Amino acid sequence: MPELPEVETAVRLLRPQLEGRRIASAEVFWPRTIGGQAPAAFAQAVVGARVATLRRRAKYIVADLERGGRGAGALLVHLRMTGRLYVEPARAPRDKFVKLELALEKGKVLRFLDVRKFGRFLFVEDAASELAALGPEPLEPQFKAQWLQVALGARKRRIKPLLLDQEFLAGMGNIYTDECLHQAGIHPLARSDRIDAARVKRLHEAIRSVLRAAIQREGSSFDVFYRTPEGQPGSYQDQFKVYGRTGKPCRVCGEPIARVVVGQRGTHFCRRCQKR
DNA sequence: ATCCTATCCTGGCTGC
DNA sequence: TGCAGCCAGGATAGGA
Repeated sequence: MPELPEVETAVRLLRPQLEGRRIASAEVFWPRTIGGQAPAAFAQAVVGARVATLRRRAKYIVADLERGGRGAGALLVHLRMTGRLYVEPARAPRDKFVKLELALEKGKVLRFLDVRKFGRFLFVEDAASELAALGPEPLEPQFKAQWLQVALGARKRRIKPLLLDQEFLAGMGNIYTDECLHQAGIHPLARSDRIDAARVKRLHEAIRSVLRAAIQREGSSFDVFYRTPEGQPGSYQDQFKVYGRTGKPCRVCGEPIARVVVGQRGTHFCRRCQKR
């Protein structure tokens, strides 16, 4: 599902197609796609605005808007489970799962396709305050092993749900959390304040290297859903060590990969490489 | 403070 | 071949 690498890939591919473009009109086909206000009010807020910058924060795609060169709020898009965002000619046939579209200039249209309808569009006056509660970005320089050590020690939660908590650390999802814990040799049920310093350091390195490698491969596509905005599947799923490999041999030690449920999430790990 | 459950959704899969 | 029932999962709300 779209996690940090998939959202980052989407932003990179969409940026040249959206920055500088004006939103000519908005059509909402599934009203609940709009969060926080009625579709008509949303349309009024974004139509006529220009996309100044397109960026990512956690798993949000953020389009900072402007009118007449001045800031005019922001459009936040969360893809959730099955959301896909792409630009195509307005005359291209509209997929039946398209929930919303924004007409751009030059006959192009930004379409939001979302089979399971969990994705959300949000117009906000102040993006910074809306996103203020999110944890640090793992690929920014401010995310340091020392910070992680202190932050883990300050909590007493099981490590996997903690890493999934967007207010603790931004952008991690079910797949990359399993992969990172495996690479770091940490059991998903380990209590955050009882992980030794060496493993915390490995976890910090794993988070950065796994996310970077996944971005390099344009994310993961393990079912029919995730595609880049250009319609291409990512290829990081070929690198999975544990996710979706239940019963298959660990690529490190050969032990069959175990699957348990932690915090309502399917969790994959190696009982030999990741001792409690 | 932390954990657990339900909710939102539907295509795809399993089992009969 | 058909169909009922289950599953996946990001975020959030409410209760324990």
